[in-house]
Amino acid sequence: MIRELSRMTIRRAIDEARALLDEAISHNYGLKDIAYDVAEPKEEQYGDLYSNLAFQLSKVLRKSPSMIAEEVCSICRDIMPKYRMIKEIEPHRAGYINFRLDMHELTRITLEEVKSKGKAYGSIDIGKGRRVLVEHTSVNPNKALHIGHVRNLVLGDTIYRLLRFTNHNVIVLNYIDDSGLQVADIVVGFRFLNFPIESSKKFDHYCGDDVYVKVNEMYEHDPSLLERRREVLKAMEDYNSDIARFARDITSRVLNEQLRTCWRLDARYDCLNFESQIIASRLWDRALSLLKASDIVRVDDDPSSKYHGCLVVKAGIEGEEKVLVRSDGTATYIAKDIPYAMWKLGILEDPFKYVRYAEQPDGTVLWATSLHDGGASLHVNGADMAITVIDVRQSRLQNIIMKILSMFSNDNGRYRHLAYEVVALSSSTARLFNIEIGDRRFAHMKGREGIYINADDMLDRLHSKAYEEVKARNPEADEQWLHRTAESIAIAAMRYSMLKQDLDKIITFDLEDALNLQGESGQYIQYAYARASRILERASSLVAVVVGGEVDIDTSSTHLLCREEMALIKAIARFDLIVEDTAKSLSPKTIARYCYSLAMIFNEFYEKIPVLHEQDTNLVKARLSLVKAFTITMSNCMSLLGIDVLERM
RNA sequence: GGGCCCGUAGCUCAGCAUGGAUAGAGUGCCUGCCUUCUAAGCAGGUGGUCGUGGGAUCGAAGCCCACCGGGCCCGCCA
Repeated sequence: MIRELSRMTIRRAIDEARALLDEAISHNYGLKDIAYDVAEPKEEQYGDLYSNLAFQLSKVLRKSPSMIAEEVCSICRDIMPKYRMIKEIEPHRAGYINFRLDMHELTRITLEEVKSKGKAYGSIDIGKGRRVLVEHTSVNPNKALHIGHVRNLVLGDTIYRLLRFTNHNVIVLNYIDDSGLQVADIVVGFRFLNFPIESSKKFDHYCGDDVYVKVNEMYEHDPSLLERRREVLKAMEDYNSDIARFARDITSRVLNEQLRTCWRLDARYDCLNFESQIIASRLWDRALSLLKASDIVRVDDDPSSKYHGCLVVKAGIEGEEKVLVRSDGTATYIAKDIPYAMWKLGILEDPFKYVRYAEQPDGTVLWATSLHDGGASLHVNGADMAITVIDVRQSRLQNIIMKILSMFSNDNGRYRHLAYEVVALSSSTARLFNIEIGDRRFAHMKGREGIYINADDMLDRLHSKAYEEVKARNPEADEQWLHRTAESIAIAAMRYSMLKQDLDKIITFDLEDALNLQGESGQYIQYAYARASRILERASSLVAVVVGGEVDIDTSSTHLLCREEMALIKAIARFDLIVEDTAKSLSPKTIARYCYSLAMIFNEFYEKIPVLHEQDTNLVKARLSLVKAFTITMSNCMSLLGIDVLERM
């Protein structure tokens, strides 16, 4: 899809302001290529845009910023008329140059842009169609997702939505470690400790909450069980062994339950990559021969070295080495990640065929790798960029992988680790698990000890809370609608709480806080949208202002000059700048917080400005146009966050 | 011991990349606002030596250095 850069927004005004300033300083001081900013000020008293140009010039011109600001402004006033969007320019004694925009013009071009682009409003062509692989979720298939995994999934899925919106060709992968230690743990439970296979619980919950936790407890009392685990792990390496088949059977049952949770959270994937198949495909052997041909790995032949007989890689940090192949010839954990990463970037040829694994709720097919000849040949790997979403504790290993890949790919930075901090429990929530944490502010979750909040459980709690609230407001509504709405609210609450925070901050999860449906949250965003929808819905019956039953944007509706109206127009008009910023920084909180602020600005408008109760019919039409433009922008933004729009709640 | 990250209001966090105007939200607590488009809302009040000290700068929450407090990583585990 070809999209042109969306320009008819506040971006246009910024461009004009820059052109005006450039012309002025070139004309008056003969200066070019001065670095300065034009942006929106944080307070409205300083106008619609400001520039720090005078501060930057003061170093060059050796004059005070406020003097320069005055000079620049007076020159600008002479050449201003040809810049249509700039209405006033004014120096501030602090040294800023402040602009007032022609709000009629900004309103007109913004409404035109929203109307003509519709669902694509805010989309800009950053990706130029480049292929990007995004890997996220990748939960060991021996347990259910907890809220920590949810942060991973929500971040990855939002990155996917954002990149797709900015014209990247995105493929989403979910890596299934079906041959690792954690799977071996539950196999030990089933095969040697007589845990029943069937349970009344959801199977992933049963494996994680009961089998996995209890087996780990038993290791402490009976260390000989660790020997059993080693045997299981070894047996699973043989793809056709009885244990390997059994493990695949168990893990696929867990995986299917996990996927239900993922889909419930509105995530989707293009392909499942099974670790057992990466090993069985002999991708590792090919990676190994590539590595051996380079000089970053070597076999340690010093008998006095602790790594004697191992294949080691220089890990980047001075003197630090990492074992890839043990002296007994087996590959380590990190070694398994290298061929996979090489496969992603197309450094290794694709050994896989692909089979349809499932049809997903959004109607797309979920594929899975296959080693059988019967599968389809698809173009999955070989991307321009590969983004791997894994928490920050894996940074060191991810850096090693990146360093190794840079040896085989001339274009650095194609492999990107999207690191994020973990989710921890607040002190009061930790107390619910009887954890003593003294005066510390949070406690880490621990899978093996059963200390975590399951994603499904949390969503269920949010669902019931939301159900009560929706039911109270819509006593006559039918059950199906009530539950559907409550579910949307639960997902919105969950997703927003995982997105709003900076990637490198631990999320301190507090159960009580999470269930409080007030303030900065997903449902606040949905509520603003629902309020706007109700205005449009009621308007459609007002024949005097709406023709054809549906509100349309009237781009001549430019007489909106109340403070709350202008604030809303400007908020709508800055959407594409936020999209660009977020896509470039891969930091979803930026767009999440924008969405919240857009909702907040609408709520202020809603409280103070009558739309349907306004007497002046022209004003009603104009405000309806604005409300309509808001719902389109909001809907586009919410869909990037994976938050459902609700017409009523 | 080495590396990475965090420290801003009682609590949870924006702002820091690219220094600049009176440091902002949410929550908590207090006070108002539903005969008017949904009060899951809005308005107001309360609340901050921006961890500490130094440095460069006309100017620092932001940049540099040191220190203090907290978290994570550093295995022939995964």
